[in-house]
Amino acid sequence: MPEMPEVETVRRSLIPLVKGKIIKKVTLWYPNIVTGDRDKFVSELKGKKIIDVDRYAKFLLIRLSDNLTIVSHLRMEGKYHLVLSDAPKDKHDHVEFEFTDGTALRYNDVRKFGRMQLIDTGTERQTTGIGKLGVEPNSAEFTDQYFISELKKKKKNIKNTLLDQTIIAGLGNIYVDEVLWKSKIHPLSIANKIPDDKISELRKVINKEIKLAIEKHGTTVHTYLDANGEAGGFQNYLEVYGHGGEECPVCGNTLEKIKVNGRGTVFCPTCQVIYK
DNA sequence: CTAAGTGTTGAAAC
DNA sequence: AGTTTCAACACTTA
Repeated sequence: MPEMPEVETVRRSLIPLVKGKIIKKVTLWYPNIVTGDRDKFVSELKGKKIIDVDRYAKFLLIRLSDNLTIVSHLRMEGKYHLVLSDAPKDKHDHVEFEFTDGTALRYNDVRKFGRMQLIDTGTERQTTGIGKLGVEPNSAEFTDQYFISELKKKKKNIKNTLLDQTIIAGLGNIYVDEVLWKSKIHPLSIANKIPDDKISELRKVINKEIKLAIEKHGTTVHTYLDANGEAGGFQNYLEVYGHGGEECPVCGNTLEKIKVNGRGTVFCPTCQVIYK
């Protein structure tokens, strides 16, 4: 997936493609993508107009007329693309929103991990996933004070802690490896053993990284594309993710690749200090 | 053939 | 009871 910068890029690319369009028909080729009442999803959306597309963390919020919202999470490989409604179905197209103007928005997902759900606008907090989310990077709530007090409660490693969406919402595996390397913090450091000034530094690095990644339209490492089918540009700025076994850009020693809670993790054993 | 892959979740294990 | 870990989801590519 798309992490937060990629989802934001999808949101921005989606708006000009779908805003103002009216849904004529919804087709669920692979119904499991939709959670909740699937018959209602199909019947309620008919005739609704797309007002806007919002985002919270990695969730897209497609705003519709009559106070409805489609909550959509792309998980690992979900994508949207606009086609003419008579275009042949791709093997991995799973949901289609056909519009009255002859175009159709299709949700494509090779791994079928993505999920979408129809809710009443304003009830996002009661939705699985969104309900427990923490603060977003670059938001006014993401302060040193908040970050320090949250990390003090955690006895697990910092890598896993940063991936925990209930603390910071939006970071994923790529950006976590990058920000830990830039902050010179070893991924296996215990969260509550990291000094306050280091946490403060990490917070600044996270904000800067996310901001730059959004500017560069996200990272394409596997198959990620925005709604126009365009790749991101931030992969050219990645310093450690995907560079295991290569030289550390700072010290020249070999970057190591290990597994941390099941996730591939690249770090520099020389630059990154372990706090435990 | 095997392993790994941008994420989340619910259940199991502490 | 709160916290942490881990398998599962489904499929492709190296």
